[in-house]
Amino acid sequence: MTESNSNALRQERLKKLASLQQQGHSPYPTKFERSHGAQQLQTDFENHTETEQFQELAAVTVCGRITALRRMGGASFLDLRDGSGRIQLYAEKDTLSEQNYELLMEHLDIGDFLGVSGQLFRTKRGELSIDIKNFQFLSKSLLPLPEKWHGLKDTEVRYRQRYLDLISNEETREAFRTRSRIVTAMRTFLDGESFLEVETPVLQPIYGGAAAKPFVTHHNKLDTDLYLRISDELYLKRLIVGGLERVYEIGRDFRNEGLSTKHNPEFTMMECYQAYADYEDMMRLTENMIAFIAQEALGTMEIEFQGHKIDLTPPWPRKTLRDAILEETGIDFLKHPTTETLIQAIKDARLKVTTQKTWGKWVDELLSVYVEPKLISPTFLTDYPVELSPFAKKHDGSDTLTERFEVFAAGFELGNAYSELNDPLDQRERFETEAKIENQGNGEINPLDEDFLTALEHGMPPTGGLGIGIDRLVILLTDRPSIRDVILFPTLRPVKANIQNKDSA
RNA sequence: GGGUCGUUAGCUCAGUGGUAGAGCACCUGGCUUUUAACCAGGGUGUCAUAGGUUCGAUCCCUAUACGACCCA
Repeated sequence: MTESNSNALRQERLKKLASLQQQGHSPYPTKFERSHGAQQLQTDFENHTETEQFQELAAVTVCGRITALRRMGGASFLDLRDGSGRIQLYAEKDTLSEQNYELLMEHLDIGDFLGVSGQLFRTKRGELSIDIKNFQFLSKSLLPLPEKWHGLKDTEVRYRQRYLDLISNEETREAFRTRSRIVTAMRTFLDGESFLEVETPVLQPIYGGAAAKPFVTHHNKLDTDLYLRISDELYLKRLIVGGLERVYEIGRDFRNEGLSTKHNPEFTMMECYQAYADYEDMMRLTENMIAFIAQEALGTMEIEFQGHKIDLTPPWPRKTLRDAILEETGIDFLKHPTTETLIQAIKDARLKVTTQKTWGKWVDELLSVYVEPKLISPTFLTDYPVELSPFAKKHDGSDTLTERFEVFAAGFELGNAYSELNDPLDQRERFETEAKIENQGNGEINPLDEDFLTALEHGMPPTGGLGIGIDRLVILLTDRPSIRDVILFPTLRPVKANIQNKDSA
């Protein structure tokens, strides 16, 4: 059996580890107290440029991962990175003593965690540095880091071993910091609008609230199958029934479908529901919220997405779905109320489409192929067909259209909202209609949820509801091409064989 | 599910039907203000996996695995 190179590199480090221990140094101590973060030092001493300015300062103590090492005989420079930033360390025989200098240099590898204390100074080239007086190994690394200049590019390794991506690529670190700021800003906004944050079940006896296939799991003691939720909708509405007038939830939904640059089987959704509001109110809420988030998380409402300049300043344009499809395809779906005439119109217009099974799916196809990709600037499309909107209230006097909108930006759907259907009898009919369509071989429907209907029968006030896909919002605001770039550990096919086998003799 | 592309050293990548290359990393030596440090020396590899064609395959063919992108 050939000893692999990675194993050879590892053996080299294991030797250093053993040698450290032999000399009475623990390579994995429990705790370390620091006086400063790296970025704090850079900021606090920005204006200290003269050597004398540092002389009265006490020693500073920092800790972090060593990311670069420049050895020059009796003195060496080290880059130390912590969670906040980078600081240069200077190790010198004269300060450390020859013995300690050798101890450090003989055992240190790039990737190790180190705690140091020493005197701040500026080098000839003007870089703030710490002249090390004392040091302690905080964690010895056994495997080498990716290359320092090109970083880690292999997409598969970046996703499977995200920690390496985070260590290597600043853009990755920044994208996830921005994601966190986005979610925080969203909470700040909703809290400011008096919404109550709640948590509802992920494990549900009946799934619903969206058109999607669920994941199924099993509870042993109850001996019953449960579904991972595909949306939060039906539980949040129960809370509206219960008198919580404004609620929201930010949580994971699960849809048992394909993966793409815009789809991950588990994804994060924000849903909010507001009593006595309608979909017009939710439109205003949406544009104000996302503009606020952009301002908080990015400091601007003017963003760039894959080369397109996008202005998020409200108000955003509104357009009916009918007009949008009419403009792009010349087809007025309201004039073709049956599947047959709609298909004929699509044929006459010689549109490139994929065959669909129902009238609503055909409308949806026209939307996704001809309209959606063109909606780069944020746009509300309103008034969707009933068939596509089983939980939305019908327009007054219309049997065809609902008070619903979807909001689009960057060529994809960001969110979805309705004036919520609160007529329990109508809701029951919608479930039953869906079941009939399912019998025609549709595929994804909301199974009838008797418990939810009971809640509606107790009375739900007029309510506006909104769902925003957080991952997609982050895609938009961080200018990333793929949802995998904004989910720390995106779903990948599991590896069957071991990637590495490190336990060979 | 279909198509295209990719998989070579720890990382980033070249390359060829005749026993494998660079830079970084690593190892040895030198160097007390460097910062992609530098100088001298060292290549550390199941060329994704399994078959096939061939005197000979990392390269050509087939299948498989994983990934990326496009289509469904």
